[in-house]
Amino acid sequence: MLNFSASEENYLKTIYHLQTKDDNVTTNELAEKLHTRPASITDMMKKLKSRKLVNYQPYRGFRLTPEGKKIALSIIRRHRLWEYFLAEKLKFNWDEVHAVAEHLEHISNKKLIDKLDEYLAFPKFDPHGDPIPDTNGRIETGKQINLSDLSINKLAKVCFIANQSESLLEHLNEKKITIGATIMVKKKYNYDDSLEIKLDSKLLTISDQLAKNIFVKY
Amino acid sequence: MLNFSASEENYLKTIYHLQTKDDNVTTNELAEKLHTRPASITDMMKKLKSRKLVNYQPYRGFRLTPEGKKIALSIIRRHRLWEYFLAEKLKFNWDEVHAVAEHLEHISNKKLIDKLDEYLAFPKFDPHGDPIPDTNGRIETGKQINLSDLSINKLAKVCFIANQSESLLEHLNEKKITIGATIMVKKKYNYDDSLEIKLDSKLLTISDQLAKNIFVKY
DNA sequence: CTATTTTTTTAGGTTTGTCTAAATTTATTT
DNA sequence: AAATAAATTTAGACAAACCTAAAAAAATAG
Repeated sequence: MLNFSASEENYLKTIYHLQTKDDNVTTNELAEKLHTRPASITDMMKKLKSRKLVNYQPYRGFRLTPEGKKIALSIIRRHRLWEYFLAEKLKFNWDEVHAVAEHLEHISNKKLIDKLDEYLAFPKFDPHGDPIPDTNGRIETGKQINLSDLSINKLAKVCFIANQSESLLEHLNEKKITIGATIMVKKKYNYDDSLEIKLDSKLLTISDQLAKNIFVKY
Repeated sequence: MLNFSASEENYLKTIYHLQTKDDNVTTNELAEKLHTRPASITDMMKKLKSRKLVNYQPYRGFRLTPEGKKIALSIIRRHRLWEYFLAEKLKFNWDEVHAVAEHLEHISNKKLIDKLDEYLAFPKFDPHGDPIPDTNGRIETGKQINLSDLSINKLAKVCFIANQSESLLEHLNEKKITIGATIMVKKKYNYDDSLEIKLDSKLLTISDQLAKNIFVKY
């Protein structure tokens, strides 16, 4: 795989985050995200087009080609693995990891990243709950969200537990809430934000404090 | 502390490695090390001089100012800590770590490096036996060398054991060879490269195989 | 459907870090 | 000490990635 500048990588990564199924990304949109000027975006789009990483038609916006998407996913993989490392191993706070990972993500050494992945025991989600693409760029679809943000009657699966303190894990154990369990919010109580949830066909009530530590994917 | 480009950092680091007590570094010398042209060196020296990081007189070579040395040491600290991490945690071979650390060293986030240092339990030497500067840029003088390379009758101190296998550690224990022990080579036998050493006033003979795993500093 | 506003592109300039080729300074020979 | 050789610097150019200001295209409004 060829090598890309940090700048090119930031463009690719940001286009990936901005593009949706049907809409192209616009020049102004990307300029704002990258804290740069529209003219710079046009310059770079010409370059990325010539490298066949974006489909770009003047005045018509742009989106990643399959090749561009592959590269974007590898950058996102690096970013999220480093975030996980910083939080899990170096004990950074979850809100500090992003800024540091912005730099680490541009070191493109496949062996480094795959060994890091292995060392971290192949984590599936970063500290923000975003899924980590695997070596082949495969990524879990659907963002991981907090259980307290899950809409009523939507089927979801427990995929991550934040702040893994002794007491929290013990509590989850008592309630039989485990990673991979199927879960559904049946009712939200406004008074104390507690939730009535259905867990493997059993109904139970959990506090907002507990819900805030449980992340799900649908 | 200000921020420097990867390029400036490479110049500073390389000057540090090239400069000796009495001799200035020359333009051609540095150009060769950096795989660049002499004209580029002159350009950069003007810039580093204006930032008060090197003392430079046209045609007379250059050396680091105290400030330049401080920065060089912080880059070397980052480099060696990452090397240690790669070898110790990610299980890279010792001959692979340098190339990867060349990239990692340019991420200048003090908190990152200090937390990494802590995570690694404040290692004193990198996988090549080179000393790692501490947060304040203090560095052990005298390079760590292999016991089998120590000249006869030179007083040295055991500072590192390579390949810490069960059987090796056990063997060292029997011979009472520990980190910090004072050691001196009294005789080298050409036949099998075994060594007669003086260890805390006791004389003993050790095999070349064992000596190769012991590193000392003088 | 023409006029105005917004978006995007073009044209030309800047900085960083590199280069080549020519000029200059220093070192070495004889 | 003059001639030659080697090292270094200067001058001018280039690519990357950004910028501003002006021009052009597309979208929106009356």
